Amino acid sequence: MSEKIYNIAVEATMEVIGGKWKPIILCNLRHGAVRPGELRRLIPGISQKMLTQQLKELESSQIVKRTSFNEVPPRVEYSLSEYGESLSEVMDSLCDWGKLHIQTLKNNGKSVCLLQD
Amino acid sequence: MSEKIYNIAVEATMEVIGGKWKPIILCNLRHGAVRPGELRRLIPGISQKMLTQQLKELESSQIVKRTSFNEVPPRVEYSLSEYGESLSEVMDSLCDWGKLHIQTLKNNGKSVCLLQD
DNA sequence: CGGCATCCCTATTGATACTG
DNA sequence: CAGTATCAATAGGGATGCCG
Repeated sequence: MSEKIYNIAVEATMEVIGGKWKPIILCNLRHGAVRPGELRRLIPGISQKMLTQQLKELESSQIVKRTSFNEVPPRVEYSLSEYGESLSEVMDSLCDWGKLHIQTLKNNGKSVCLLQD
Repeated sequence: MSEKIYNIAVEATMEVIGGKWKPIILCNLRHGAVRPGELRRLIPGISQKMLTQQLKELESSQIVKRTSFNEVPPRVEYSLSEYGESLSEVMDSLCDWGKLHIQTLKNNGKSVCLLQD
């Protein structure tokens, strides 16, 4: 089997949390387990397909944990794994800088708006 | 003109530093100004077009500064702007977690290799 | 409700060749 | 050396319908 080669460490990070939806999903899981339906409401614009797909990828990276309850109607919850918790500093800094950046844009007269947080 | 709406702060961050190449470029600019040719050597796999394009986007986000010297042959340097320096904690945490992740993969018997750092 | 499969489209990317 | 233009290939993503 061929060896996976990273030229620089940040590549490995982006491979796991990169992409359009993963950082947003991870932010929304930081305060506890959430059901898929709830995630769809929390993340305007995401489709069923993308949500499921991205969650599966995060699950296979061991970042996210899927819990299925045998109930009717079926219930599923997603939450950060213990390993996923190791990303909290990363997510914090990403969120913090985002807030700084939005403020900077406003100070420069840009018309910007932040709904959550 | 329409207002830009972010649902969550991390979206604003990813809009600026997201994508396949931007985090790698920014990492390589953290220790001072670098010429485009040097960047191409530091970033295996990137094309001329992608490098120029991503640098222009980072420049228009005020993250990166372009300096042109009137010499023959022409010389250009890219470096982090003062505003770009505000990303250093973000980049640090991204790099640090990448190293942790690569080590974790190794500990799990995966065949992984990190060239730089 | 949560997940999967299919079709389809467009935005991103890469290869190549060319200009100042 | 730095940057541009063009075209072709691809991956990412949306809409829909079906299944447990």
